[in-house]
Amino acid sequence: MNKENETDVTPSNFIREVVKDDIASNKWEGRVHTRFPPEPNGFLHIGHAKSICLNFGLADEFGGQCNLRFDDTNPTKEEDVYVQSIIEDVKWLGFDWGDKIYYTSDYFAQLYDWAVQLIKADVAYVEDLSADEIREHRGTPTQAGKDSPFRNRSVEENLDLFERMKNGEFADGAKVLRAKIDMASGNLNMRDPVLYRIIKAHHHRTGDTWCIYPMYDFAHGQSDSIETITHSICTLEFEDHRPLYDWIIDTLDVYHPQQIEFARLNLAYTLLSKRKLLQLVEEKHVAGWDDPRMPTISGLRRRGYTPESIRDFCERIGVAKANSTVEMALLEHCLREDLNKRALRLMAVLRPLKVVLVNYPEGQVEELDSPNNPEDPEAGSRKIPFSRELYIEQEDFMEDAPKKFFRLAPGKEVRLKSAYIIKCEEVIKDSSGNITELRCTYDPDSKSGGATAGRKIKGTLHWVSAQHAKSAEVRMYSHLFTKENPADDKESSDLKSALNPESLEILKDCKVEPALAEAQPGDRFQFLRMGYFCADAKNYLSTAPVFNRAVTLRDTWAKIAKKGS
RNA sequence: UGGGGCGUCGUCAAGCGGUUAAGACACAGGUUUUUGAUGCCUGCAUACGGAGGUUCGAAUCCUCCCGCCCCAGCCA
Repeated sequence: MNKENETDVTPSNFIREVVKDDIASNKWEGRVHTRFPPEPNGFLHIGHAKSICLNFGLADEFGGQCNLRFDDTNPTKEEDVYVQSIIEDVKWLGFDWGDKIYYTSDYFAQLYDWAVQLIKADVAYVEDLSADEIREHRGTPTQAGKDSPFRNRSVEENLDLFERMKNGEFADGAKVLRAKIDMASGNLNMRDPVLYRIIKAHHHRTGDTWCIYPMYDFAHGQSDSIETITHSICTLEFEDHRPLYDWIIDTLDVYHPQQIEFARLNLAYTLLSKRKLLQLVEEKHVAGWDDPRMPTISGLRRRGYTPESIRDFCERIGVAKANSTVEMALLEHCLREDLNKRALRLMAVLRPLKVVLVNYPEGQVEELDSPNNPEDPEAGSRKIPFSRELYIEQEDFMEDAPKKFFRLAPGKEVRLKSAYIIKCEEVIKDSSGNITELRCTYDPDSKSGGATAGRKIKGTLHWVSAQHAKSAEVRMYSHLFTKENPADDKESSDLKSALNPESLEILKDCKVEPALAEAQPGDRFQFLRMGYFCADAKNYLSTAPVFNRAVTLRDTWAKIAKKGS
């Protein structure tokens, strides 16, 4: 590859190539029209974000349009709370669907008419067999199925029966409408698939208007057709449904979108299945769909993820047809990279250890200047109070420190960020030998920013003035599961066994600098040397601040320490 | 013994008959640093599931084999 071509660094993917080719060949008169079609039966997760970024991204990139469409064909599982959460999440991710939201339920009348059309063409029939009997007749992957005894009802009888189904004359499950295709097909989806079933349930939008509802397979392709979608992008498991959609659309002789399948996202150490996430919520293994440990959009948002970082992640993972599992490290990297540029640095001591500066005047308070973000000069600086009694992090002191530990230890010196160099003179312990306090001296000549501050000290610690500090609760999150692929556990429904008992550690007595009591819920910060944190959107109060750890900082010392032990 | 897919570095993933087989994350080393952070530099697939074949030339084409995933909901 030569220099001129190196400017094109955006990784492409096969779907983008298809779209480009179609534009070049004028296949759709240059149009690009995609759609994101979630079922409102749960909250969106990072896997949906991949699809959202793909569909909306393609439309944006090629000047097209992407519809947000709710695939609401099953009233027993769908709820309005889910549609609201989905709308919020897609919007938060930064995408725009124009002024109209689409619903498959808006097409129920048209879908019904199309079913009638198929009956009239003698390629659909009303089935009286029970669900079990239908299954028995279906055969197996290696054995052809058997025709239903009701397969050859007359068009007139089918028309009559189907209308009576619609009118509510039959009980749930008593009859279904089936397509008449091929009971011997190698593709199970073509063995006379069910098109309509009777469900006398309240629909979140159509209420009690209908007592028959189209199956997904009889709604999805036509919905795309109605909306003149050009590229119907979906996941791999629908690949063998494509012949059925093609059959329906061609039999109906309507606009025929092009379906393209890609591999859904898998993320290590978590689950990306709405069914299983619902189970986590219902069994109370997490605090809700938006628990910061959840891989849901709302969980990630509450955890402190930015829309930008999620979009970046979706761009980086690529789009292909090979099943794969992406490492959590990539997602975390995307967040760190984003927040490194924008998050204000503040100091928070999570596990406080008191330090008394014996040679610092009692009652004296200095206002020291500290940069808000070394990556962004525009962010300016702030004043932080310094006094005789401070808190430092417990893990920043070791009584018997190894040579490579360049933090505080008896007789050793360390720099306090934006303040002075201090030296540990004495370790105070309680009767059971726990370290309760450190007596230190400070070097008045080492004041940060001063003329004589140049003395080099290997370690720099974050700290907070005891009398000025605010107390806060900090929730330390890590991955929800101990297994890289918790779904591997065959059909065993006990997600419990794979759960990480340490996915949440609550720190109640953290000491944070005063400015952190004036945050807004949802604000994100870097707690110097500790990681990126987010003021909890639900529980944060300035009188009782609560922060969530979004992601740790890279920690080279932790690696060294681990190697050494 | 059915149908549909997929196999390129630890993890993703470009590659579309002629490339020293991109890039990112991870990892390792060095360097800057009042965050052991960030930044910067360096290293990291003689090799593309395997075996044959076509070709002057194959990760890319053909054949066979192996492995993995999906499909038997009146779920989507």
